Amino acid sequence: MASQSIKNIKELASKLNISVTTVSRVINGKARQYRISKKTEKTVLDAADKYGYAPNQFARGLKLDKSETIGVIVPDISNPFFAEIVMSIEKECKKNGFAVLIGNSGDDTEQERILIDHFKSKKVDGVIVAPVGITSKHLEEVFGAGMPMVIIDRTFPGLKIPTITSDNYGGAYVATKQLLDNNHKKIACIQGLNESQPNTERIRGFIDAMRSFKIPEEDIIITGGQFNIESGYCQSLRLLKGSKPPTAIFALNNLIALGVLQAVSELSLSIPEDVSLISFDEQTYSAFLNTPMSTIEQNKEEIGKISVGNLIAQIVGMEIDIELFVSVETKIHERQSIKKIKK
Amino acid sequence: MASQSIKNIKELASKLNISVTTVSRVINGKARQYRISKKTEKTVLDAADKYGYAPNQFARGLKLDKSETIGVIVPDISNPFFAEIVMSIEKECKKNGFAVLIGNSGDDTEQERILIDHFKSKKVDGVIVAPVGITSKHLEEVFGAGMPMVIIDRTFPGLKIPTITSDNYGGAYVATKQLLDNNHKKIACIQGLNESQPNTERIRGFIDAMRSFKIPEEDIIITGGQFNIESGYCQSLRLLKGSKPPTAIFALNNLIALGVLQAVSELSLSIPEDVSLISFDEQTYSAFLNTPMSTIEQNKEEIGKISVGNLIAQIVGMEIDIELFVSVETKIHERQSIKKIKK
DNA sequence: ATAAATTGCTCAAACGTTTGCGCAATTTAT
DNA sequence: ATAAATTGCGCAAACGTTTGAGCAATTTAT
Repeated sequence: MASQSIKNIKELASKLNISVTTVSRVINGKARQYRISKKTEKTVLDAADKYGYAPNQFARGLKLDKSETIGVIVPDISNPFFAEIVMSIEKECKKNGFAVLIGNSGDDTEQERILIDHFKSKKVDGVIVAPVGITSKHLEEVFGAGMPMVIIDRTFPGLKIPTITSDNYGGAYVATKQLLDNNHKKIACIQGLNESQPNTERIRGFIDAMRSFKIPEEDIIITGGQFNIESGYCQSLRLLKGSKPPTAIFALNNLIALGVLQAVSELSLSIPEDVSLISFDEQTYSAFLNTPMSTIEQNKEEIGKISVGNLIAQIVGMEIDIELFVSVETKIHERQSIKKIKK
Repeated sequence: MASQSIKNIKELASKLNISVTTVSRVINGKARQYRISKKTEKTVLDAADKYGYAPNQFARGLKLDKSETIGVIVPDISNPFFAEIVMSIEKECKKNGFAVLIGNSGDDTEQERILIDHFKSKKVDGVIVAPVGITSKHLEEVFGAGMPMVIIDRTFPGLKIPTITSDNYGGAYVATKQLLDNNHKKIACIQGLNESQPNTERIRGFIDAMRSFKIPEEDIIITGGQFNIESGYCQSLRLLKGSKPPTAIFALNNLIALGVLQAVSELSLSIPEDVSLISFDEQTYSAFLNTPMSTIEQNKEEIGKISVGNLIAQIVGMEIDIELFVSVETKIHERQSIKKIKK
């Protein structure tokens, strides 16, 4: 409850009969460094508190050329996957005194570019981006020009910007193995966007697991092409109504899994009696479905945490220990959506 | 692809042999107002584009005392309900050239206060807050001191800050009526945080609907006390295992509904045969549950849109047409989770 | 007693904009 | 031909900080 708010350092200084310089130094915790007496220091600190003085960040930023703010760009914050990552990023930033500006790219590379420009003019100290589209040129340009940057969720071939993704290969391998261990031999994988790196990696994990179990190539079924409900629904319908339906489905993300559920329900089939299911992406509701669903969880908190750590390291210029690529472990949740087939 | 980036207006001006003043005026679209010739204007605009010049927002903010940035505070961005509102806010802000800073209060009034202070020092032009806790004093102080502000999701008695909430009363009334119309006579309402205004309003809608159908007071069951899964789960268990279980449950938010689902499944009951269910909060998965769930949807996009509109009106000082309280209609989704009871 | 070192503080420039005021040059009115 | 109005632009102050350089007063060393 500031008795009477003061608007700038000059007012505060003159009220105390102390120079602006000294006040500034105390406020910035440089009293020791500049040999300000304990007494003066206390006077300033008390007054600053009493009058609720806080430095004008415009002036400060102008002088220091930094904002203590980072920008985050995701395709869609309303997707719980990204929302949780953003949550974690914000939490971590708060700890380090950084604010976070947010932007939705809406799966549009042009928006991504515009947002970065906007962030640049806002003088963010760095950006974290979950990129969309097929090219990373615009990102490399900005990074190359000196903007601290971290990429999350997916990467691009040959990218030289620090990147944090889930271990998509490993997660998919484990999921597939889970099905195989239950003696499923004919498994359909419903994939998402073909060219995207997470998809590619997950497919690779799926195929490798299948082959390691000596499943004949014709029983390694891969279908679909979009990370959304419709695609999951249509593909499931097609698969399950076919002459030789798979005994299990591996959905490559949460939305696809919802589509599978819809199709299964519509065909009056049940899980896991008629068809088994495992899905990438754990969600709050996964455990509460009529048949609790087995999933591969991505460690969103960890992804956020590591990316902020890495970004801040770049910002403060610790060249040391910035890893170019880090892969975050996934975790399997075994529930009741997988039927154990007798040998 | 700026051939060679230029770092400030002075460099650009001297490169063109034009004064800084003129360049500034052109960049800010004040060429007409200050009688800059079309020719000079074009020269400047072309060069700005060519060299990728964008004004330093610190200097600009310092001079103009505004940031074209707003702050948003929600209890938890990882909650899809808030995530979607934030999504809408960001979209609307982008249209108006505003950036958005985000903060999580994590259901802690103190965090709320800290975030607002932080935002203030970052010189945001206004804030939108989904408040937590029981008091709004700190918000009223800041608003009273001149900070443009909009409250969303819930309000406080006698609050004089513009507020946007869903029509919680109406939504609850409609939900309850839906059950009553299907001849349910014994309905349990599992509520969330007792003191919070959305909860109070929903309860009021529930009770009013029940009374208008002449349901005896002893069959108007209200239980629970937290907006989370556990509470929904425990209350459902208690209700359904009781001697005279209700024929229907009204869950006051999505998490409570998940708890109900869990309890129902655990007791090997089914929806709607054994118990009917309707829930506040539509979610992507609502339609994909084994029994697609009837819900009351809150119009998150509209809430975001209106709040930004209102906030910007405050920022630019249009005293006119800022409504102090707006209530956004909800929408019922009728699905298969309600059994029609024969008369 | 004097020189050197230390302590405690201040001066003033700089960061990159925006804008009120003013001044030539040109055009229009008389 | 002269006065008045208009056009096109620039000067310089101001916004609120931070910080290198410097200076007087005090303390310590000789």
